[in-house]
Formats: sequence, C-alpha cells, structure tokens
Amino acid sequence: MATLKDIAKITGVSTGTVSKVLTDAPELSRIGEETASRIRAAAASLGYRANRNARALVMQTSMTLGVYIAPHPGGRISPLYVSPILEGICEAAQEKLYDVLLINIDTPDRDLRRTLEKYHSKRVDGVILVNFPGRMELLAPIQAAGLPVVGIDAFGDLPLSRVNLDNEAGIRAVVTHLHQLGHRQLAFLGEQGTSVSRDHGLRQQAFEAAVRKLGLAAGCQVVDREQTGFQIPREGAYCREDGYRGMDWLLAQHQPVTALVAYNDLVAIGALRRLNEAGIRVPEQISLTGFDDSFVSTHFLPSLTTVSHPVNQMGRRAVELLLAVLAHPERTVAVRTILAQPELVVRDSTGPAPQPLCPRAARHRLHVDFIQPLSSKKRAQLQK
Amino acid sequence: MATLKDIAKITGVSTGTVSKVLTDAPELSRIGEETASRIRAAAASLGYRANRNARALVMQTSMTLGVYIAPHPGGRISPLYVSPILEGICEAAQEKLYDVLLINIDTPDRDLRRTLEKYHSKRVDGVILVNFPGRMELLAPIQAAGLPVVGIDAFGDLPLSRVNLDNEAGIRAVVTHLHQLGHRQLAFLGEQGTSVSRDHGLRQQAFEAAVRKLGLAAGCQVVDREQTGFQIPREGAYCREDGYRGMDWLLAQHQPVTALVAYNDLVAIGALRRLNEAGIRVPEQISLTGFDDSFVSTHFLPSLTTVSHPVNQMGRRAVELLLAVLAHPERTVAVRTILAQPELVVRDSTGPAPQPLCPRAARHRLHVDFIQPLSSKKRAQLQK
DNA sequence: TTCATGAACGAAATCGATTTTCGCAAAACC
DNA sequence: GGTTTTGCGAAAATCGATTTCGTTCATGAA
Repeated sequence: MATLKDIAKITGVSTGTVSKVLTDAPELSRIGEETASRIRAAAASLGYRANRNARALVMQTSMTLGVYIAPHPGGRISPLYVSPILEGICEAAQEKLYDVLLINIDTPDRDLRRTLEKYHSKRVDGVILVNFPGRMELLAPIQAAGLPVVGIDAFGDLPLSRVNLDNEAGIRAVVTHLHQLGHRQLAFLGEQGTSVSRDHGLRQQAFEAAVRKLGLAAGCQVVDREQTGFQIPREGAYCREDGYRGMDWLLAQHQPVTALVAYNDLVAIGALRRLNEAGIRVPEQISLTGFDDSFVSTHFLPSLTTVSHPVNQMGRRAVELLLAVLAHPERTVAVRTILAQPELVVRDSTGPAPQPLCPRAARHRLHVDFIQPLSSKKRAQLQK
Repeated sequence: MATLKDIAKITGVSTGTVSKVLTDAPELSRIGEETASRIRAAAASLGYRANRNARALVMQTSMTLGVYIAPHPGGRISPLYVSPILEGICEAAQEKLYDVLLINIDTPDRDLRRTLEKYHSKRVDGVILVNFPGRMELLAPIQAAGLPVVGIDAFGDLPLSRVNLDNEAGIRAVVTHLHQLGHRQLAFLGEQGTSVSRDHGLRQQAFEAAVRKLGLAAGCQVVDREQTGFQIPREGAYCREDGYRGMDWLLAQHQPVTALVAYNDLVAIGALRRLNEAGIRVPEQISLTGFDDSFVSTHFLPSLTTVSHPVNQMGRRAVELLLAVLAHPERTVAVRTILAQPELVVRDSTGPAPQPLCPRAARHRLHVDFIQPLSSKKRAQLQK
C-alpha cells in the first residue's frame, strides 16, 4: 500500500513536501506548481490514500464518532427506531467529514463498559449514547477520560447533553385532538410499570396532566400492565400483546370510553385487533391513537392517527450538539437538553365522538358482536 | 490522556517494558512479577487505554471491519432488514475482537466510491457490502487496493465471496406447502420488473420452476407491475401498494386462484387489505403467503405464513467468511457463495384448498361483498 | 559587490505504540 | 576463579503521517 515515502521517492522530493501538497496546506510553505502537479500525478497513479491512523496519531483527532445503542429494557430494541437514528447520525456526521464507529448494537448491558473503553481506546472524538440507561457509574469513566458525550432519548438525571423526544407535548397534542373531536371519556392504554421504561412514565403522566387540565379527569382512566396482570411477553418492548390484553381488560370493565390513547403504535395495533374481534368499529364507535408514527401505523385498517417521533432528525441534532462541544476545546459548554418536537399525524383511526348515550347504551356499544362492512364512502377513498 | 511514557516514568521503567506487560506478551522477554504488577497498578490508576491508532500503525492491522449498506434500488432500504444484519455483524465481529466501522447507510449510490476510499484510508482489514449492486467498476478499486471484501445479498456475477439468501429454496418450500394443502391454482404476486430487483427475478423464476415441476403450470400465473401498469410509489421497495394493486388486477381477471404467493410480506399485506375489502376470507377462501418473516408478518389477522430470512445469521456468516479470508495472508482463498437457507414459517394465512367448484362458482367466490365475522374457534385460539 | 528578501523545498522532531537487539547483572557450571 | 547461562529490562528502530525550522538559491536594491 502506497505511502508518502513512496511518492517522495518517485518524485524525488521529501515526504514533508508531498504531505503539504496532498493536504493542500499552502499556508505552511509555498510549493512550486510544477512540483505540486508532479506529486499529485504520482499519488493518483499509485492510488495513494493517506493512512488515517497515522494522521490521527499526529493530529490528535480521529475524526470519528462512536455510537452506542443500548438495548431496550425488557426486550429487543425496535429496528424501526434504530435504523433511522443511525441514518440521521451517519448523514450528519458525513457532512461534517466525521466517520461513525459502531461497536455495539442492542447487546447486553454488561457490554456497555467494554464498549466505552473501546471507544476511548480508539480515541474517538465523541460518543453518542442512544437509549442510555440513566446510570452514573457507566457514564463517569468516559467523562473522566475527557470524551464528550451526548445522549439520544437518554434517561435519568445525569450531567449529559441530550436530544430527547418531548413526550409530554406529543401526548398533549393527542389529547387535545381528541378533545376537539368531542371526546370526553378517554383511556390511556399503557405498557408496563413505570419502573421499566421512563418514556412510559412520562407519557402516562402527561396523559393524566392533560386530562386534568381539560377537566376530564373524572371520565378518564389508565390501563397498564399492573392492572391487567399480564407478564412481559417474549417480544418484549413491542407490546402489541399489551394492547390486546389491555383492551380486553377494558372491555370487561364496561366503561363508557369513547377514545383510547395508546402508549405507542404497537399497543394501539394490539388494541385494534381486540376491537376488531369484538366487532367494534374504529373510528365510528371508538377513536384510537398511537405514538411514534412507526412503520406499522399505515399498515392497518384504519390507519392510525399517531404522533411522529422525528427520529432521523434527532440523530442529526445529536451530531450537531456533539460537534458544538468539540468546537470548544476548553470543554466549558453547558449541559443542554434539546426536546425534539413530535407532530400530530391525523389519519383514519380518530373521528368525532359518538353521540352521547345513556350508560346502558354505552355499555351495549362496547359489545356489538359482528364486524361491520366498510362504508361505501370509505371504500371509495381507499380505492384512489 | 495517559500514554505508555507516562506509566514508564511513574514506575521508573522503559516504555518497552510497559508495553510487554500490558499486552501480556511473555514470549518477548521475561518481566519480573514484581515489576509487572507495579506497572499494571500504575496503568489502572491512570485509566490507561492503549491508543489503537498507534497500535494499528505499527501492527499493520486496525482490527476494524467496514460495513457499507447500499440503498435499495427505487427506494429506502427496509429497516427490518438493516437492523438485524447490523446486529449479526456487530456481534460476530465483537466475538473476534474486531470493531465495526459504519460510514454510510442507505445514501445515494454516488457515495459508494467515496465511502470505499474512506475505508481504504482508515485501513480497515476488510469490508462487508450489504445489498451491493453488481457493478464491477465500484468493486475493482477496493480489490485492487488489496482489501478483502465479502457481500451480503450481493447482486451480479462479480468475483466476490458472498452470503446470499437461497430465494429458490424459499419459494420452493412455499409452493410445496401450498401443493400439499391441495392448492392447484396459484398466482405469484410480484413487485416490479426483474430489471430493478434481482431478488424479485429469482423468486419469480423459482415460482415458475416450482409450479412447472409440480405440473401446475397451466393453472398458475404471475402478476407484476408490468401487468398492472402501476408506477413505483414513493415508499419504494416496501411495495405494500404493489400487493394491493396486484390483487385488484387479479380480482378483475376472474381467475379461479386458490392460493397467492407474494414476493414478500409487504406485498402480501397489501393483497390482504384488498382481499378484506372484497370480503374474501383468508385462509378459508384463499391462501396467502409472504416472504422474509419480517416484523409485520405477525401483526395482521390472519398472521402470515411466510419464509424466514435469517438475516442476523447472514451477518454473522459474512463476518466469518471475511475473517477466513483475513486468516490467509496470501489472499489465495477461492471465491465462495454461501446460500443461507430460509425456513418455512406456517401461520394462519394458509389452509386447505377450498373444495373444487365449477368456474362460475369460483368466479362468484371472488366477489363475496361483505366481511365475515371470525369463527368462534379462531377467536378462542386468539384469546389464549 | 553585497546584503536583504522571498520562494521552494529538505531535515528532523513528533504522535504512541510494538518489537528487536543488546547490555548488564547475578547465578550456575566446570 | 573464569566462563557461560539466564533473567530483566533499557535503547532504539519502526509504522505513516504532520509541522516546525532551516537551508539553498535566485532576485532586486543599495
């Protein structure tokens, strides 16, 4: 593999001269145009590529960013989440001429320490932690090593700049949307105890707050795993099963609910399946919302009204945040939290609240036992 | 950041001695146990991590693998495909103490050349090309640089070792399964012209071959985009829309088909939606199969009978293949193609062929115009 | 002619490791 | 006692770049 020395030998100049020409650094010392073009020609003909390891050594910067994607507590992390984040990070890094070093993705927790040591060892310029569990003892060693770190959807109260989704705003948008459609009795379909997923806790609290603010608290309720007594399924955090069981439990309660706010799209899908089985039409009889605007949200009938999780953007923002820290060699940049703003995506699973009924009728409404054919208007719309 | 020299100064020995102790290389020259432990203690207290760039320089190996994920022709590559492949690669690489350098993911084609130059520049030990378009002019420069390369689902007839899915075997398994269920009139629901996706061509040809072998050729047909005249939708390769349109077209043909073999899960999902709209029950009236066993295949009612694409395994195998090449410094390893074996996953969308009907009745069967409620047996099964 | 000036380039130090070579003790052997 | 062996560890070369500091030579001005 060609080196500076090879080119120097061929062209009869010193390696220093070759370096100056090839890195295009005229401020160091002028090189004659004739010599320069001779050197460039030789480099091209040898297929020369500067050894970035050697360069990193002397430049004291590897122009590389490390990315660690932590596993989701209680299951595999969603590919629908990982992939666009990685894309966003790669694109943004590339624009700034940085590379991305990916050592681990979704492996057991104990690997985190080893991974971060490896990043340290490779002298990456900074690290992005995705889905980082809020554990100071894992963060401390990297920060002690002087490695700038930013998080994406990082949990906990750590001294860590981060780009997190604004869960509260998302839930607020959903609840307001439903309220405007005339819904007064909502239920939150949750996933699991707040101890496991911080996102869940935030969304559930946001639901309670929003509902309280609109004066609907009395008619609303929260359904989560603690109530249905359902164990964590093998598929873990995807939790379609949660939605199914939660819906099942809710139906058994005979509550006059007209709209369901699901923790995420998959919970909504699970609930939708149970509603289909029960012959309850969405959105005519009940409205249903998801969260994340994931891949699956348009795959069902009806398509889900949901909240977009701008996950690609968050990857980009994280890179920008990290690079901003790198630009200040004194490392005095304050800890910042960027809240990525979700956006309400209205599709077909929400509609006007059904006309108020007496409690008996409402109870009956949850027990229609056959699936209605689609309305002809609906079908026409789908055809086009 | 601590260096060998720092440790040497503290412990009063030379850097060479420190290196020998820390790399645990007793064959070079014996170091006294007392000195060794003193050195190790100093290294630990300084939080020393060897600079891998410096090591790469002298060792002439970076212990790093480059991964390039090419965009899918005509659209974004599926996250359901990328994510598990990356996981497989990362896990396998990690076991062998290699790191993974990811520079690009799903970016325009023109970046491939620049990306590969970057890998060359970083002196990665080998490169894995995922979904690599079969273009020699892109491959030649890397191979000329002496970089070992392996492909995953690589196209074309290049001198490139690869791990590809055995599409033929998958389709054969599906067709055989349907044949055993008594189906005699099958249709292949395709995606697009064979010019765009090589996978599609392989699967379609495999379908035709399998059907011919079973003597069913007369009753079977292929539906693809060329027939329905449908343009590539924005969502590109996902092609749920293709399935919908293909099904629509097929219904209009009034063919007595009892089973549908879809190009992939998403095409199957699209077809399923159209069948639902038409009030045709799956699998009672018609059987339907997908391909890839992707995330979505269990999200629908009925869940899809499909073929698993062992994508995580393929990532692992690719790493092993690459490492096998690296183990032979003479680089005389022959080009190998590993065909990853798909596995038939039978779920609820396939069932026994309906009793033969006269052509008129068969035609009528495709035009039931309401959605049937689920059978009670089915519901009971879902409850548990 | 001499001296300052500047253009063009070379020499050498440096980054942080690994590894070979070699020196110097103390111990072992005859 | 002299010589060899052995155990330990220092010194120095090396990997492939970047960068500082000179050096050489030509040119123009005094």
